[in-house]
Amino acid sequence: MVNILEIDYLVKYGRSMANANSPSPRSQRTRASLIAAGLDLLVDRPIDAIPIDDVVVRAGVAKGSFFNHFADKQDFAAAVAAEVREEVEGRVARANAGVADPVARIAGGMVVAAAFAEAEPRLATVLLRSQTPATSQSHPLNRGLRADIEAALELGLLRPEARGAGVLYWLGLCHVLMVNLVDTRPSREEAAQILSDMLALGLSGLGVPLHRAQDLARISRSPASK
Amino acid sequence: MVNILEIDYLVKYGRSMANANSPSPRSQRTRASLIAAGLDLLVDRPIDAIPIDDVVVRAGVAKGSFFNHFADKQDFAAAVAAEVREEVEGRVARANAGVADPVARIAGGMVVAAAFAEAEPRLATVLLRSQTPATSQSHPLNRGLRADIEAALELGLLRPEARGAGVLYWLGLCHVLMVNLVDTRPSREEAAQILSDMLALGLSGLGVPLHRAQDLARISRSPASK
DNA sequence: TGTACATCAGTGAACGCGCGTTCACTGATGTAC
DNA sequence: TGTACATCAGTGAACGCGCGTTCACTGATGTAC
Repeated sequence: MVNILEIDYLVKYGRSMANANSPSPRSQRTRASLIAAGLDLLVDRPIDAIPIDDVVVRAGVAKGSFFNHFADKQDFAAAVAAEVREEVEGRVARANAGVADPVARIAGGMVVAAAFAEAEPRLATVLLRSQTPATSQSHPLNRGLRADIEAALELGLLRPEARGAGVLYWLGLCHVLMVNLVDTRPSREEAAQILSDMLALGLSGLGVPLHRAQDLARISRSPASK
Repeated sequence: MVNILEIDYLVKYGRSMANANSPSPRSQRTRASLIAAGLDLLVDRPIDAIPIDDVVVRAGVAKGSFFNHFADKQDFAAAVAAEVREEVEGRVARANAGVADPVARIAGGMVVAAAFAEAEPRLATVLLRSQTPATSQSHPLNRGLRADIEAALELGLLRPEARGAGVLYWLGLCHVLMVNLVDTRPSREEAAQILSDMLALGLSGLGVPLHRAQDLARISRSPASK
């Protein structure tokens, strides 16, 4: 990857081209402040109802800085949403890191989604508000879901209809579950009950045998036992 | 309902009080034009991105008339969304008019939602864009759903977990199905296949026996047979 | 280590216009006698 | 049926300010020698 030109550049300027292109710490700090302010403000209002003045005041930077980092307000909103999406993706990946069974991985995605909605309702609100359609490829739960469903189908663990509609079905359930948890803010026990019921219904619909679905639903209620 | 005062009023002015309060035909026409313009424009942009000028030009009325009918832009957007919601509610009610079996009624709601998304993708887009949360009581499919699910539970037709999460589960599936149909605009055959698969997965999840779920899914593909 | 220079990001005042909202007036519709 | 009056909705010009965007300048950081 390091070619003659870059070596030359390294010698001359003491920085790799990658570093030369990467933002300075100061720049990173300003950007982070703006994103953090956006996360706060987007909880209560859609982006169009938020003046840039509010963002920069809360971020503690000058108005002009905003346009050093984002082309316009929409660009900014997209960056904030991407931030949350990446956070959720990371949590899903971590939760499923050592899990091989595709059905357990599918269930794990919903468990993480529910836990995120419960632990970070403000961030979850921003994610759900971001107009990224639930059905889209860029949905944070979608990344591995398609592969997991196909793997489970190969193993004969799901009913055949899941081949056509399984991904949509599961994303829809995770999405509506998050919306419900964020909107109603139930107690820890109530939330666990809703998740458990939703897992039982959802997995049964995919064709997972009742006892297995109920097992996974039960396990979801005591994450420590995982 | 007609009291002395109103009779007096009728004699005197030749109009019932209800009529006196109801808007004139001219007023209704103007309002309808504005709503129709809103339906057109809200397909492509959220309300905040639509200038009132655009609305009144398309409606062919003066700008001032807008504020004769709506308090502000948000009020207008709500009225437009309500319009679509009522349309969908009407279709669901009509489709389920003669159907007594609660499971068939539940399935019917999804069939209507899918048909609406397919036949009126523009209106469906407005409905799905309206920030009314899918989980809310005011969801057009929600009206009778809760009652149907409870009835089915009483008859022992659904698994017990549906008592806690059944409404949420079904609304989520209908919602994501509509989003998918509107976004991807599949062919008539593909749409029928997705609906059929989703019905099979969804009903199985509720605890409907496989053969019954597949029956209802099959029937959904030839509405004429209803 | 020190000095001069180059680059990059931050700053906030200023601009200007898009757009929501108001209002005095007009014309249409309805009512009284 | 005709005339005078009252009410109601429509009209569009005018207002004004909120807010996105620009830009000349400053200070900080990095590089060369």
